[in-house]
Amino acid sequence: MPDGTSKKPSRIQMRNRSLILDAALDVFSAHGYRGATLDQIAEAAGLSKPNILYYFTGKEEIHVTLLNQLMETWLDPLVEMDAAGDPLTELLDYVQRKLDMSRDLPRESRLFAGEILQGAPRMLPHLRADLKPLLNEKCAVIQTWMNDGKLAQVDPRHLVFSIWATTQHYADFDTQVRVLLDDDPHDSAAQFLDQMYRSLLTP
Amino acid sequence: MPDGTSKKPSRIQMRNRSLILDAALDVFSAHGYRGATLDQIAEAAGLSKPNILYYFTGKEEIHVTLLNQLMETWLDPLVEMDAAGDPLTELLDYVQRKLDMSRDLPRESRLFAGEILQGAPRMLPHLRADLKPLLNEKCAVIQTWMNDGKLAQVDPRHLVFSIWATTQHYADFDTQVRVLLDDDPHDSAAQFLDQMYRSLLTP
DNA sequence: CCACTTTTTGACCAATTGGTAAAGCTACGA
DNA sequence: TCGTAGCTTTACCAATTGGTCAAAAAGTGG
Repeated sequence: MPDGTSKKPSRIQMRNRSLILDAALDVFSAHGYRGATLDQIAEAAGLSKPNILYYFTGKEEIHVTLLNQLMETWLDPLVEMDAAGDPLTELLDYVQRKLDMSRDLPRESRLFAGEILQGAPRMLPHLRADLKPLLNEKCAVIQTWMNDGKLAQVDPRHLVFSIWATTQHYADFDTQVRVLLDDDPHDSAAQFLDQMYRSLLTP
Repeated sequence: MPDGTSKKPSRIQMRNRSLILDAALDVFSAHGYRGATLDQIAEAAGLSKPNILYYFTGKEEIHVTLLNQLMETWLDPLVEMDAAGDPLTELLDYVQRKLDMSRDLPRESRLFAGEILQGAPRMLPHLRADLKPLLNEKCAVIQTWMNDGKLAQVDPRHLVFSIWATTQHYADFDTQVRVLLDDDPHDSAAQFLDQMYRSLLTP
């Protein structure tokens, strides 16, 4: 077993751990935690099941590792929103970054959605410790912008919720969107969302 | 086994079938299809597992039955949108009806979300047969409204997607919303969404 | 009260699944 | 070349889970 306390993971450890995590992201995002099996993950990774359990102590640790890695990526677009920038531009850019993430990282979006949908059994601490303070900070910034008359007055929290909802929708409900739309939704969605938030936020 | 071809389901059949479906809705919406077990459903329904299988041929049939029942309820708010009514009022009322559904039927919302999230393995036919034509019809109505200058010009499909996303978000991501918000979100969400779609759609 | 149908249950199964143990293989430095 | 630490596999469990079956129990009409 690779010693968690030792300093340097070998090259083969790095490769196999990332093979496993990538395969697990496929499987967990497609079938949910309970719906995913170690055999599926093993096959997708091109490794045997016991070999998987040589690198991770169990199914749960794989899932938790994915969730932990995800949290960083997930918060990043919001972190980038700059209090010193132009308010409307900052918010519209944030919307576009989130929409791009739905296109580029749909597995991550669905993994996150599935976790929250089931009550966030393994993510609640992260939500409280990481997401909540960040949201509070950014909502305060948005509120300042509104008080300065740079943006129309709306509830900053519901504004952010709506941005999350509308952008992640294109990853999480991709199956439905594809049934209902004939062409690729990304460009038309980008245009629609820009129009919607521009009309809402322009003072 | 209750004969599916016979004419009249007995009183006790009606009662137990609905007990089972209600319990199954709890369990499936909380844990997903694969995460739910017949034992959980049986316990929640207050019946034994073999007794459950006396009324339904298997786990899948219970799930499919729930999904079929759900489709009606789900489309209803959109069906009610009246081409003869006042355009802005009709759309804003639709938003409120969907938001009310998220508050009143969160289990149904999560069941639907979970099914779509996993690629809609049992719902794709319904989406194509029921949802798609209805959406096309209603989008045509909205387009007419816009052409008549009653509404601002936006992409009707993405408009509807955004309504679904923002309203269902309060049911599907309830756990997250509750962590981030201290008071009940419903009234403030209703106000925010009214403001957002009013500013977007007012010509 | 009795025959007959519907409902319920306890005992049981086969398949799946997360996980283990120990032997075998491989890379690599001395 | 050899020894050793790291990596991989084969064979195997024990628990869970969807589902079956025959018999018991409860309704029900006459």
